[in-house]
Amino acid sequence: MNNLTLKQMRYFEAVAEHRHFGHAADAVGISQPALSMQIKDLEATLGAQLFERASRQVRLTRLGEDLAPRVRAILRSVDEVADLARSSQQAMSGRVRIGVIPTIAPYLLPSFIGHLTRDHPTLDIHIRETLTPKLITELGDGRIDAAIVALPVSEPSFEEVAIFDEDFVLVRPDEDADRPVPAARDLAKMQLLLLEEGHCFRDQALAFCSMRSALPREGLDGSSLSTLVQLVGAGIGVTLIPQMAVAVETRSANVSVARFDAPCPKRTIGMIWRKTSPLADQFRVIADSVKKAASALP
Amino acid sequence: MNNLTLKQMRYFEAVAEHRHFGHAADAVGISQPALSMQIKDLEATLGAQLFERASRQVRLTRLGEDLAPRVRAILRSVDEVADLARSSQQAMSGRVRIGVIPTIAPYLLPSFIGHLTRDHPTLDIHIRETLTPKLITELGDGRIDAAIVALPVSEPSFEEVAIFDEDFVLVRPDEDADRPVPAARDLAKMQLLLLEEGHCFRDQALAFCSMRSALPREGLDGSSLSTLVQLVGAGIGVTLIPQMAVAVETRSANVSVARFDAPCPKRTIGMIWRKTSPLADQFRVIADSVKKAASALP
DNA sequence: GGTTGTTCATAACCCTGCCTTATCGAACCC
DNA sequence: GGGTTCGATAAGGCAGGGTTATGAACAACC
Repeated sequence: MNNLTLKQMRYFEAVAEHRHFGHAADAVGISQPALSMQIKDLEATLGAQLFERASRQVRLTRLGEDLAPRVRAILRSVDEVADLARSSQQAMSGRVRIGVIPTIAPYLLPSFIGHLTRDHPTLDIHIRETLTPKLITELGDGRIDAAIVALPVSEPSFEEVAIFDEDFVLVRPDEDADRPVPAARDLAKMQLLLLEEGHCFRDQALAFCSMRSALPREGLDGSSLSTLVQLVGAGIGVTLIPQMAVAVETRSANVSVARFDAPCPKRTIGMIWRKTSPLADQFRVIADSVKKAASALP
Repeated sequence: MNNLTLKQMRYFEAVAEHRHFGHAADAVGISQPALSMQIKDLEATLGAQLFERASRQVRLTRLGEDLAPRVRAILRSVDEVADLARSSQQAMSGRVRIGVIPTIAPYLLPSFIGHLTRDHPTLDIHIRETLTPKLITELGDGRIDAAIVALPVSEPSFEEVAIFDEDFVLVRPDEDADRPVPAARDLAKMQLLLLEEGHCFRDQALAFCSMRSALPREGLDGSSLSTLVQLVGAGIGVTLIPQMAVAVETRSANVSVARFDAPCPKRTIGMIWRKTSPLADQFRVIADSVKKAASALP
């Protein structure tokens, strides 16, 4: 029979993901019969079924299940070959997909994207904003090319470079402005408002207060720094936010911002990418650009 | 431009190895112009040259040098996929997940697993022991591949094959051994001990006594046949068990076993799997093996 | 329970793309 | 300078892969 083709593998990946021939066909941009035929050919060349077509349900066979990760790996490798070729040809051009955590994105992105597209007009930047664990998964899967997160990540397959440190500041209701700044351990006794479970900034704030985990307090976890600051403004408690968020978030709330004495809490923001990524050089340039954008912020 | 293809990569690999278009073309079994065209297309899609065509010498560019190992790795991975598919498709090998009901598993499995793994050492059998309704759900969801249960199941999406019939026998306290065997309808008046709600064997025993359902009798439902026999031994009542369980369960209890006159109660044990399952052939072989194992039991 | 809808497979057709052979052109060799 | 080598180019034919239309099986719904 015929040989395997990348086309067939791409189609296979799509069907494996969607478990539905019609949707998979849409996803890869061909008609459903064309996709069905390719899958059929693929199964014929392999000499075994990959999918079990039940009524209204497409299921991977055991072989399909075994093959899926290998096929994905192959396709990612092929993408990398294309990336490598492109980057070798002309630095700082082409599509680059960058993930950013939510406690960084709103404050850093506007100026950073501006700088970068001005300096490198051929660069096509796609931004994905979500929590660190998801970014790490997507980076590993090749669905994004790099990510801007809090270090360390400590994945052996990723390269990580620090970009800048950012201090945490205390946000209190306006009327507390003249009170002394509490020590770290005193924060634990106050009504400290935190982001929802899953945000790395939540864990970083807790670490500063030397708390292993927060007691569950119904309704007092915010889904964004903006929410937290609004709650503080309403007198519900106090919170920590990164320095970078101060200008944007405290503009229109009745809150006062106070810096901590040494040791000032902080975190390191950096960039990560797959060690095998051929775009590494570009990422170093981008990281540098991010650093400039960050230091230009108020 | 066009997409990368495995064909192009194979040609690239050949040229990289031979450093000669004509020889490479012979090696991959096409004409030299065809190969030249494919390489040209490949370079066009990558946007960079891979070879330096000097006079009487083909040399890899820097990029070609970088790409060669990646391309080789990809081609090897693809070969592995094909090999994996081929080897997996040899019958009676690989992982097979089989569900078995609790009133069968302890008696049948030891010898059946032994037979099967001896005859098919590459077969990797996973057993799941639980009640019929759960097995049916898991089979439908693809969490198991087949199940050994009492027939009929009558799910239109499942194939079912009978394996063997097994008679039910009466278990009484030792001192009743000489009494006549009661008729089916008399059992209803005796203290008949049953398995807990949910076991199909409970319903089958009730059906034999022409009872639609048992009155709830606190504390008199057993969680296993073993428990029921122990209760009988303690003089609490009588019970029914499948023939197959006699040897194991009545060995060390003060009970006597009696067979019923015709019509002897019995049930049909069989195997079920999704009609769409590509493993159907394997299941028929396995069912046959189960049948042999069952007839070899005392 | 007939009808409608969903979903994958099949059919018929068409076009693009790949391979073939023939030939060219440049570089090297004598 | 003629012959040789070797990759590029040209022209034509076949087929692989795409399209739309339709079929078949089955679930779901008045």
